[in-house]
Amino acid sequence: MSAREKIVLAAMELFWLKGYNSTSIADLLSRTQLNSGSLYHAFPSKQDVLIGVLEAYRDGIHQQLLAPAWADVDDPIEKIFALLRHYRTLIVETDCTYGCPIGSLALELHEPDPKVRELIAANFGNWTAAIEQCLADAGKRLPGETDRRALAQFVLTAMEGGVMQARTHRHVAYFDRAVAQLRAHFALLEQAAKVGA
Amino acid sequence: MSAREKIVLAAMELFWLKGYNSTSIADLLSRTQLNSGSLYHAFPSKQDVLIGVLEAYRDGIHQQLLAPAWADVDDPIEKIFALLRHYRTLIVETDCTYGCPIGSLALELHEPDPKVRELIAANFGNWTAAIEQCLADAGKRLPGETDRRALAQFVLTAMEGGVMQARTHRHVAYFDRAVAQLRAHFALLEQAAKVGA
DNA sequence: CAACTCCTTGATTGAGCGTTCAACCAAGAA
DNA sequence: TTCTTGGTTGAACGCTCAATCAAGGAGTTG
Repeated sequence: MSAREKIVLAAMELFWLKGYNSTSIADLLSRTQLNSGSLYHAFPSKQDVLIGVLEAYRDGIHQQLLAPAWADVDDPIEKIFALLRHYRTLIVETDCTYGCPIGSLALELHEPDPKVRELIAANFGNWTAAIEQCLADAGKRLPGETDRRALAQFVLTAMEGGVMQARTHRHVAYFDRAVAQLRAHFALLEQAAKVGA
Repeated sequence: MSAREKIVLAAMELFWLKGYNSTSIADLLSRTQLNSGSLYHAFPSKQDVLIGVLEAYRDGIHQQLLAPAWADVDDPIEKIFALLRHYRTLIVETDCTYGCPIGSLALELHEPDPKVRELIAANFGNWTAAIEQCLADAGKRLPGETDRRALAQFVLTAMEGGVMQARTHRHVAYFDRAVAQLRAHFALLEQAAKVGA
C-alpha cells in the first residue's frame, strides 16, 4: 500500500472521529507510522489530504456505502429505508456519537476552499442521485407530479438532521423519529398516487 | 455593558462566523477591545465562553428569534413556515454562507464536554418545543394520531438539513426545496385529517 | 561504476494557541 | 490618610501546530 493510500485511509477515520481541524498532522503520522517528510511528499498540504479524503468518499460511494446497504433489497423505496437503516446501525455501534463524515465537514469548515466545497457538494450530489434513481425506479407508485430530485434531497435532509439530533441527544430515538416521519410522508405519497391514478 | 456581556456578544458572532475552534481568544480580545486578563476574570476558560454563548441562545430564543419571526403571523401552522422564512432571509442575506449557530456547534464539537452537549440539546429542545406548541395549537387540522413531538423534531431536521445543503451548494434553492417538501407533507396531513374526520 | 530519479528521514522552524500573573488602578470604607 | 476590594493591564509562558529541508537511502538505467 502506497504512502498516499495509507494517509487517505487514516485521514478518513481520524477526520470522522475528531474532525478536520482537531486532527493534527502528528495524529496522521503516528497512525500511519510515516514521517512528516513522506506525508508532505505525497500531499502538498493538510488541505490536500482533505481533498484526497473527499475524493475517496466520492469515488467509493457505491462500493463502500450503497452496495453493503442494498445487499438484500430490491424494492426501490425499501432501498431508501435500507440505507437509512444502515446509518442507524452506525449510530448504534458508535453509542450515538456517529456523525456523517461529509455533513460534519460541511458544517465544520466555515470558509472552505472552493475545491473543498465543491467536493462536499459532489458527495451530497452523488448521494441524492442514488436516491433519485430509486425514486425513478418507483415509477407510478409516486404521484406523477412528484419532484423526484427535491424528494431525494429531502431524504438527505432527514438523514443529516436525524443524525445530528441523535448525536446531540445521545439517543437513537431521535433518528428513528425522523425516519418514521419520512416513512409517513412516503406512505401518504403512495396513497395519493393510488387514489389519483 | 459589562465585560462579560461584551464577550458573549462578540463570541456569538465570531463562533457563528468562524466556528468555535477557529475563533481565537485574540479574536475575541480585538473585537471587544479588552485585554486577556479581563476576559479571564469574567470566564475561567474559553469553553466557559462557549457555555455563556449557548446559555444566551437558550434564554433568548423567544425574544431574539421567535418574536421577530412571528410578528405578523397568528395561524399556528403558518408560524412554522414563517420561522423557516426567517431562516431563508438569513441565508440570502449571508450569500448562502449562513449556518445555524447551534447546528454548526453540534457537528463541529466532536468530543464535547457534557455540559456543552446538554446545552446544545437544550437549545434544540427549546426550538422543537416552540414548534410543538404550534402543532398543538393546530388542533384538529392534523390527524388525531399525529405524534406532534416527532413532527416538531422533523421540522428541525428539515431546517438543519436544508441549511446545510444550501450552504454547501451555495444556493438557497436547496433550502427552498426542503421547505417545499415539508409544506407538501403538511398539506397531506391536513388533507388526511379532513378526510378522516 | 556513476548518474539519475524517487522517496524517506526526523530535527527544526516560526507562528499561533490558551492561559497566567505580578503589577497596577480607581473608588469606597474605616 | 490608609486599607481593602473588584477589576484591568499586557508581557510572558509552555505548548502544539503545519510545514520545511538538507541529508541520505534504494532502485533503475546507461
